[in-house]
Amino acid sequence: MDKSYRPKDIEQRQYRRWEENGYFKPSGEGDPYCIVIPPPNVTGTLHMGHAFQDTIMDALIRYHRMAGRNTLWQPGMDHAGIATQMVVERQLNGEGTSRRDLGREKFVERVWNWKAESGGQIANQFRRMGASLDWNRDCFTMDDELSNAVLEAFVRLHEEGLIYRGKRLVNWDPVLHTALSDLEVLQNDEPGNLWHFRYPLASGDGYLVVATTRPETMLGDAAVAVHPDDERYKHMIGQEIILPLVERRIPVIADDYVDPEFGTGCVKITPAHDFNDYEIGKRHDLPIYNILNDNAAINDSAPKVYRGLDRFDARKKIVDDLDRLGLLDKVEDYDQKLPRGDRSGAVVEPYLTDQWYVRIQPLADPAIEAVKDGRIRFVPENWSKTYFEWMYNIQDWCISRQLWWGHRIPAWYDEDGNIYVGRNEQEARKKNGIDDSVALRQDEDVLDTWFSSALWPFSTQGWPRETEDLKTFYPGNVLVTGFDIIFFWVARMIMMGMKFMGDVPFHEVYIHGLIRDPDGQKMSKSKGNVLDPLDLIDGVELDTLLEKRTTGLMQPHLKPKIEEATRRQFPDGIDEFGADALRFTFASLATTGRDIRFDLGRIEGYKNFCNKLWNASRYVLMNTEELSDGEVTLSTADRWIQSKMQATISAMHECMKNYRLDLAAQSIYEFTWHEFCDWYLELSKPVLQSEDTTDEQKRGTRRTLIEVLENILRMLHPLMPFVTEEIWAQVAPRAGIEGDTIMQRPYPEANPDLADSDAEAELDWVMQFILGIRQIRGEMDISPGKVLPVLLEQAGAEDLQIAKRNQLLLRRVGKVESVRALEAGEDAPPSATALLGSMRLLVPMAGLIDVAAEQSRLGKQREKTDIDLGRARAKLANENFVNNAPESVVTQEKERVIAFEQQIAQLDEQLARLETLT
RNA sequence: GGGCGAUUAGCUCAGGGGUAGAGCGCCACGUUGACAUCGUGGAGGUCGGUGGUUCGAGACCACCAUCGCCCA
Repeated sequence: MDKSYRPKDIEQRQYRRWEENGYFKPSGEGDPYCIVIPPPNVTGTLHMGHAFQDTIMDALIRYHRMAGRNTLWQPGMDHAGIATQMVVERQLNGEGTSRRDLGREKFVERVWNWKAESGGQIANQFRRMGASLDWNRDCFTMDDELSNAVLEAFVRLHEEGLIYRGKRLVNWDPVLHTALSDLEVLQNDEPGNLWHFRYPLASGDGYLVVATTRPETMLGDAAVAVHPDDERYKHMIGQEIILPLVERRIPVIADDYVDPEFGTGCVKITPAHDFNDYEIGKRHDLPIYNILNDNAAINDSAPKVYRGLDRFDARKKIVDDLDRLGLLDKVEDYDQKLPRGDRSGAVVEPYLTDQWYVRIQPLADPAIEAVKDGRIRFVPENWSKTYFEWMYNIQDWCISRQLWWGHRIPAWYDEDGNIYVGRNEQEARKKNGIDDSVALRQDEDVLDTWFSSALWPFSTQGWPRETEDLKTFYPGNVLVTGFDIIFFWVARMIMMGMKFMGDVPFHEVYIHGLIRDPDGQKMSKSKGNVLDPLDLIDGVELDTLLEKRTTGLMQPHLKPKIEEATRRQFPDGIDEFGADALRFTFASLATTGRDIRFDLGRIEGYKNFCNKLWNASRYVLMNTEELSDGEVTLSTADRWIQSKMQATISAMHECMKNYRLDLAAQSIYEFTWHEFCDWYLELSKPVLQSEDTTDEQKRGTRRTLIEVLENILRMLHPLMPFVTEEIWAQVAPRAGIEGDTIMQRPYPEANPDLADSDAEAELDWVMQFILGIRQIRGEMDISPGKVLPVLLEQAGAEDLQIAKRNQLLLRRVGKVESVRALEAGEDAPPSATALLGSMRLLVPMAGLIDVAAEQSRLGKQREKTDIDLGRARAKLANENFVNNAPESVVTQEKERVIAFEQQIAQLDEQLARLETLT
């Protein structure tokens, strides 16, 4: 083995081997365990969120695979309708052409070409992370098979009346020219104005003042509303107003919706361009005046002077015109919620169009029930509240999009606009008795990408065919995802799963946190604070990082700020940490919280952990070259490390079961570094290096070394697959294990027979002894190399036996020259002291020790112990405590008092002795 | 406005009624035959505030403060 750990040499080589050997395929044996990947966008590249999520899923998958389950991690991508169409359109624009020029068929062909060439980069990036996805089953939502599932779902829902076409207000993206679902619209607070306009009453008796953030919509006003109980306006209800500029007579109506406190208490009602106004319009049977076209410019129903103006230009002109007419009452500054499309960033318009909807309530009810009765469990539990919150207020889902890239809606129209739905045109005709002489034209629109994603858990397994895979891998076990798509995706999968499979799509939903930058900011390209997981794996120079973060900025003026922050956070660029360290870091950050700040210190520490493991393995391998069969004697240390390991194994299973990867990482780290490396390896050295130990003893230690290491590797494998595989290849043969890969070996199971409290107690004594001596050494500035004689004062028979049994360890690991008990009546020499139970360890000071220093050291110890003693005594003095606390707690407290008193007595005695020396 | 969450060591975070923890950073010492990507020792916290429940509260409850997220 090389002297130090170098991830670059290991990772890609191992991954290639795994993939070539088909190790990621389900074994076909054992209970099924299945996770479907949340399909990333075909346009996407790996970001920290993916890498984090991927680490969690791969850890679960590898763990269950090793635990003997028939394990499938289903890969795939979604076609990301809008995002992908935008990418290709941008390309076309660059070539001086456009989607329209090309025509639909050619355009779609072009998208497929793009996908073949540059789509799906992310799959290779997942490989770099070590993801054990079964690539043979790779899926894409636009594949024939999955498209067929979409078709089937649409037709069946339509047949049941759960899909309908309707003319309603939708969120219209005037740049992308498509409808959006509520979820694709982001509500941002942005500064704006509140304009107050005077609307003259038709009677000529003055005017009402209405306030609006969107003056241009006044062209479509159908009424002015006031609150029915508002004394100021009560007498005007039923009167009419002459709408300025348009010269239309519109009524003053009363509606509870109006907040009398807001603005003037009068609200203009524009049913065609506001969701609330639309509802009011329906209640009052108001006409709908649509004044916009697809581009959100003023259409021909408006007065001539405004026609063709963009909505924002029209706004200016309308305000000016009203001002000129003396109808502008005042203008205030006002922060408003502006709806923007999540892809285009354009201000979205409520717009009246024909769209397809899913009638959601009948689907939502069973989906709510499934979570309520525990068939699906959210982890952490709290997220179920978010789920319920949304599900109880769910609205019909607008599923049509005016795009070309996606699943085309299987509906056909005749010349009269009648609608025929079928799996294809023939079926649509047949079902409806339309013969070939009638011309039919297919709906131009495609379905929301999330419609196909909602079918993912079963469409990937062959639905609507009744396949073996479907039987085996549906329902899946757990869905791992971020809270941001509980609505978009999780809820919809549950609804569709219940509908088409009659069962939940998964039993648990593990919701993980959001990775933020070191300052706690959300990572985003526009903020220039993204970290590329591959840069953490491979390392990156500062200059490269700066360039990556500042090229193609939407807001170039941010460049200096981004450069400053980047230089501050990564003055030397980023080191190469390797995928294992990155994964271990993610695992350790996978706590129950919501936000995770990514801290370079953590990943650095875990790279060191990899190196530690690497070097400990070198030590073990170097010392087990002459591993022979034969009788074996196990030392206390051998039994101790085995005993500790059983506890660690149990903890790992517990943590994996509870999705506490952070605690799993902590447990195995602690065991590997602080128990195995810090203690056991050190304790093994005297045995292996001494001539006084027997072959049986040496053999026992060698066996234990290799066995424990081999177990550590398997325990760690789900978190750090590469380095464990690399080391295991050398360790396994020594441990007498055959196999091509660690990833197909069983996960360690705790053996209760190896729990050994005697060994633990005795080794604890040994460790306390060595620690005590080290403490004296450290604080008295005695060089670590200097061997020290130790005297035992007030040693019991048990102490003497343990000391004798372990004298080799005390001498070699504790660097102790000799251990001897004080004779009865023998005066103790001036010494530095450490306490071990009821016994005192004395290191004679002659020429070594600064008396004052020793006094202050013991003084500090005494002080601390005294505080503890005071606290414990106070507790016991409290009758209520003694009477009410459980007996075990009281007993424990009494024992503590005795121990503290003993320690203080020991310290006092020693302090008195030191006093005589001054 | 409705809902959810956070506040513990200098930093990043565990802990969930009975002795305050880890990693990183910091200080001191150390080129010991696995590892200086290391070892040994040490310093550092009235667990955001105020009340309450309890024999006992970082932990449970109420309110407050600050910060954040989701939905109107």
